[in-house]
Amino acid sequence: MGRVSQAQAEENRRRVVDTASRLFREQGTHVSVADLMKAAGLTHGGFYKQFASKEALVDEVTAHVFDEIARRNAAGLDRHDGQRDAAQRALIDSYLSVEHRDNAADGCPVAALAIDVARGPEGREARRTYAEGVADFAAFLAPAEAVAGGEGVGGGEGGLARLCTLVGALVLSRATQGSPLSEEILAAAHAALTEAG
Amino acid sequence: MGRVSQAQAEENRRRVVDTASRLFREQGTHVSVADLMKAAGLTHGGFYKQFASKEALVDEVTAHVFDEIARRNAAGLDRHDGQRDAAQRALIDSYLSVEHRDNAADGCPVAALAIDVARGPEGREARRTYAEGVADFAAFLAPAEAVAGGEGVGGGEGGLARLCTLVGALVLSRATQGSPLSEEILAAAHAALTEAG
DNA sequence: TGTACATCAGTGAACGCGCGTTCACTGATGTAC
DNA sequence: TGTACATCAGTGAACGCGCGTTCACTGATGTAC
Repeated sequence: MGRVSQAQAEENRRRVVDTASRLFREQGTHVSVADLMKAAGLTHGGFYKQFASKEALVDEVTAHVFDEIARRNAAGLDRHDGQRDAAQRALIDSYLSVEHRDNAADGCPVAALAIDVARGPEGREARRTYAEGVADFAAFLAPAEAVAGGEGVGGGEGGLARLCTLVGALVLSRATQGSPLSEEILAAAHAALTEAG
Repeated sequence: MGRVSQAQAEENRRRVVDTASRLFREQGTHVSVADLMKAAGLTHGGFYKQFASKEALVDEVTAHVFDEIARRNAAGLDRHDGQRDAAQRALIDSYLSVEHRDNAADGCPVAALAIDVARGPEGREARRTYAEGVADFAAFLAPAEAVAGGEGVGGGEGGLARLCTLVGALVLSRATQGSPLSEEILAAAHAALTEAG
């Protein structure tokens, strides 16, 4: 194929990162370099012209995907004119939807990458990125009282507890897919999070 | 080593299943046959004298580990003289403890195996076993009102929502281990589950 | 602006390694007499 | 109860395969004049 323009090379690199960010969420970070590059429309040999190692890619993709979710949450707040309750309610509705369950590739990285991150070594950069993402997400979910009261890290207990319910429901509904339980789990978590607020 | 007595062979088989039930929860079902057999004090070649394939072992271990948790929950109920509230409270306390977070090998299979099950194919036997285990666990967690009211599958909405919070908290606290967030997550979920009941 | 050449993104074969699985072999166990 | 032999749980080398990574090669791009 010969050399490619700098602009083309940058675009190819971006496409690899985007593809990885989808595949890692869908299938886990154990997706092979060869499969990843093929999905991005390239051959596996070129990977190391762009990335130092697969581990480096995992770290970069983790950061990339958490940036994306932070932007999405901020956009959600804007769309509801900065009204926390409405933005939170919209998030909960879409988070606990069958569409989200069935589209891990586009979905929440907190749920999709939890196990891969937990099984990686503790010093890993992806771990720090992940923990920050969890704190940001919990802050976004914090109940109005807690925000007014000025609670500490991660939106205080309320935000963290809500996050646990959301993530637990998504993970369990995916693991029970094919059983009626899967939809019941989503409905139960939705009711719990919207009834008492 | 030569042939081994039938009793010894049965004990060896049991030890492989027990070892796998710990290693799979700790590291996932991708633990290699060689590592597993070594951990059980045997060599890898003998594996296929006892199991048809690694997939068959995963299915058997999944069933084994869910049997164990069901027995443990039943024993918990007995220990509290059949008093649901006390037994549930004891379970929540231990489920959301740092010890449980740090000992996945002995811990809840619903949390530990969720991703491995979700990534396996839908027809898999381990999936059905898993879904049954989730329903049983949710039934055990069902709030007293729901039990009195005679709600349906899996202890109704209350039990399922509580299960989501427990599992989400454990998974997230493991993924954020090393950050102060990890303990805050356990505390937040504990508060949410014991305050409102 | 046009030519000559060095650069380097991407290719595809190859590397060592660990995976699940197979197999010839061992020798104590279990059985038949 | 004692002997002769078939069985088969466990061993360890080997299989094909896919992994992450390396490398000689290609040829259009970017640069120097």
